[in-house]
Amino acid sequence: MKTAERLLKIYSRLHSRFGHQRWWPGETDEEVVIGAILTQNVAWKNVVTALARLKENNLLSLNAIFKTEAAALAPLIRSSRFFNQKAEKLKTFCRLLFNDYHGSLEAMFAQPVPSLRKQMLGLKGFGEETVDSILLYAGRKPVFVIDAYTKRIFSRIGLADEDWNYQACQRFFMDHLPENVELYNDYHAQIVALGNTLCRKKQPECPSCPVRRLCRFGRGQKEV
DNA sequence: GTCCAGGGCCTAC
DNA sequence: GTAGGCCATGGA
Repeated sequence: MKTAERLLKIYSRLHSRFGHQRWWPGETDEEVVIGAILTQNVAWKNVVTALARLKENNLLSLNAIFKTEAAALAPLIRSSRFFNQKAEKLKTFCRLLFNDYHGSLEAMFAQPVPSLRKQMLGLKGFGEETVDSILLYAGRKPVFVIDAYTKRIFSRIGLADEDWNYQACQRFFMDHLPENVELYNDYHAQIVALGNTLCRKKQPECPSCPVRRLCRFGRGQKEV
């Protein structure tokens, strides 16, 4: 089976198992951006609490955050961990948005993806995963998001290499999948859904690991 | 009490 | 160039 075919088959299995994920969880593109920053290295559950507290205080918008001091935001997003840093990151994004794009996400996302991506990566606190999540889920740009689960799962089934850096891994998916925002959207969401069910045991032969049943398409039938 | 989530930056070698 | 510390909550 060709790599492209395998990737689509894996997606199909995940989709059957978990159902369409309808990502990103959030009512507006602004919420997506805020959530993408708050979810860095923390379980989504903690982010939900932080988003609710921002909403209670009428601060769940980029305009409101732009006008609010980081010190006032931090206590509200406490549950998302690293709250001081994340309050600064929210402010950093808003400064770019309001200084360069008059506060309009639409204007921002009208920029060519490569230059916008580069600009966002230049912001302190914005690495590739966060920037690509914003581009895909808020900007609806065809950019495949790579996270720790993606590398772990696809290297364990022998399709990817554990040593690949972010860009190599992203290249792999984008070279073998059709360029399709909806597919990129739900594929990453499915990987996270699967990752959330993985047992924490290190043994690759752990019989309770669902990947055994879901991803049997790696080279040499190497199961996880 | 311990472990670890939908990262990224900085510093020391 | 890269390993390791830092940031510092909340649920299982």
